[in-house]
Amino acid sequence: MSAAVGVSPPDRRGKERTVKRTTIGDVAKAAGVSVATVSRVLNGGAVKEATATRVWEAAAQLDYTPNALTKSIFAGRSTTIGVVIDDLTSPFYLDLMRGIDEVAAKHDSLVMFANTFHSAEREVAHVQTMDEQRVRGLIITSGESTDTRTRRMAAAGTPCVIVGRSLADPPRGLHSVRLDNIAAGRMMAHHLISCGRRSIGVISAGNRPGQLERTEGLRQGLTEAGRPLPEDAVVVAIDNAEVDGAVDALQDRGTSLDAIVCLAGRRTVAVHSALTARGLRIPDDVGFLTVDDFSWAPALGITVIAEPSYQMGKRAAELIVDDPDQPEQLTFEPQLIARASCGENI
Amino acid sequence: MSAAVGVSPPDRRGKERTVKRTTIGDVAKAAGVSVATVSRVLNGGAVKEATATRVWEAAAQLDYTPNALTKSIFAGRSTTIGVVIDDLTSPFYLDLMRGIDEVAAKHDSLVMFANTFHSAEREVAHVQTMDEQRVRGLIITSGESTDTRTRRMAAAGTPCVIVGRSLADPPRGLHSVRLDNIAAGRMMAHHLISCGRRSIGVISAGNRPGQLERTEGLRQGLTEAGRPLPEDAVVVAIDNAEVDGAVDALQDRGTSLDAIVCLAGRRTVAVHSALTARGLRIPDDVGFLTVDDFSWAPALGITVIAEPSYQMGKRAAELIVDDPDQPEQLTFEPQLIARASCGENI
DNA sequence: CTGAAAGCGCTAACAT
DNA sequence: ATGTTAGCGCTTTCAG
Repeated sequence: MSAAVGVSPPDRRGKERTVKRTTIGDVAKAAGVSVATVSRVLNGGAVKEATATRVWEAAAQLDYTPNALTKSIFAGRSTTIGVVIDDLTSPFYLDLMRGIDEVAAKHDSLVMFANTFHSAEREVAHVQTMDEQRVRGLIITSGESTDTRTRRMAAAGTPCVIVGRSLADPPRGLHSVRLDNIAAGRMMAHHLISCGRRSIGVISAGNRPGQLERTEGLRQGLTEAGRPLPEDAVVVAIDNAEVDGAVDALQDRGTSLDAIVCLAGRRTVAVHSALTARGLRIPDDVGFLTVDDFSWAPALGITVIAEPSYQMGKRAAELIVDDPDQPEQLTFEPQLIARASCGENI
Repeated sequence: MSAAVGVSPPDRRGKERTVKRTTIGDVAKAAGVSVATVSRVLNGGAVKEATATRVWEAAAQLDYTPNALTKSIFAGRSTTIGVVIDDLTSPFYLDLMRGIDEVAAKHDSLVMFANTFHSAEREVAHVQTMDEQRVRGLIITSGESTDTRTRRMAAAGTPCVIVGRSLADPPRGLHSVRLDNIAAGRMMAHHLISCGRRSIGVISAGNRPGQLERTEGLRQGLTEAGRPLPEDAVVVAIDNAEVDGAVDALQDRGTSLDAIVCLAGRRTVAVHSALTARGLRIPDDVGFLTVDDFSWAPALGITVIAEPSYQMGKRAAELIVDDPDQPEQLTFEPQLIARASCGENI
């Protein structure tokens, strides 16, 4: 009680009106015990029943809400899981998030979220911020722009999970979760062939590893079926605005297409509408096959190669929570959900 | 330097291998200055050029990453914006999130996210956790289960924004953002009538204020057009699984329907598929009108009453960041996007 | 079983 | 311009 007698702190923030929150000290004073005791009852230490009751009552009385921030500084890190995603618009990410959120909730942690909108710059900035927030772990669906940073984070004790690609020689604490994209590509090839489609046009979302692998798998499958994919049958659409031009490019090649494959879930709508805008009927005029299941696919009869995104999110979050000693590279198997858009199996 | 000489801290956590992160103190030592100086150069205080350079170099050298947690305990709260949502599956929430995220990013804050899956219990728990995290502000799309808590939070200096309903007598720091649901309902009525639809069936997602208001608006509009809505023409589907039964109930009423109105975006898919599953063609056999625009609506020709969800998210986040002195109750206007699903305007 | 006191990493007076 | 020294709210020895 000798400290700061009568010294009213000079209102240390003009407009910031940071209302003074009740602290463990306030509760201690009200209950007539020391802060140590309050801390003990709050965390389930050995305290006499009667004292504990007094403390709980004081806490309730004063509307005490513990400060998780301070706890975390003590623990060295927070309990929050960081998620950096490049575009939450994609159906894939929504389900991924659901999986992550579920695991987080089960471990009463929260999810801290940031969207990069495909900007490498924002990606780096967000990862940095997450690190500054001392997240318990980081899940990121990114390119390589942050590889050195995630390696450092992993080394510093923040487990990281890269979604969508595998890692060469991952250190401890750096995991990955991805689809078996080669298998997905081969699956596509197989289905198209079995539906009698022979001349395929492919729309890829870019040159990220996943897209490349899917193309490769498609190539393999088609080649094995005696229908190798011509170089110019694969066109890239970096964003939805480019899809229309991509479809034009495919059509301008001379050969008439009997199927269009879309390699990225976040391009499905655009590709589909480019097709219908040209008066092409699916599957009569052209077959349509895409990746990632979505809620309207049944209604539209669109056949997809589904990615178990919810499971992937769950496992990614579990990797964070469990933090296994060995780096894990998890691969998930795609699943064909055949509907009408590629025509009948023959 | 007199403290803890030779006292190696007894490895205070067995398996928790919390690698010791480099602190401001480490940097100070390496640069041969005091922690205060390091803090200054990091935050842009007045420091001699040469010293600053040494500090930056030391920081880079040691791979120093500031601890935002500690900063926050000082500031009294973190810079993170908390978002508690009841179901991120809905297209509405996705866009809301985008808006929030954008504003957050602009103010280099992060978004902390939690999903309640419509459980009041989880809602309370999540709001509590957000409060413990000392979020800068809270955006919540909830029912009333947390009203006393948000009021307390607002009083304690954490601005809260309730999405989806207005508040009676809000205190300082408690804002709301919502659609003009009455207008939305009237808009629906008006459009249906102008398309020659006379016998309307309505599917509501429950008795949340928004749904009730939309129903009320619809009633008003229909009554004014001389076509009052019978009591039993409104049925409730608490979740997607109940939609099928709800449609049955509507059909079993005797009167044949010429339009179905869906009052919640998160039921659109289910209602639509219930309709098509019954062989009903839209709009020939039955008109279909729903709420919230979504990416596949153009392809499906579904007419919607669009909610400016992205804008609403943006404004909600801005309310948090700006924290105006007066509580704000923001109302947004719905917009009709007419496509084919209600038939031709006559 | 409980209290005093030493920090956690950082900022902000207050000195120099 | 820079260092010293209190804390922020909480946990955790270490003594009673």
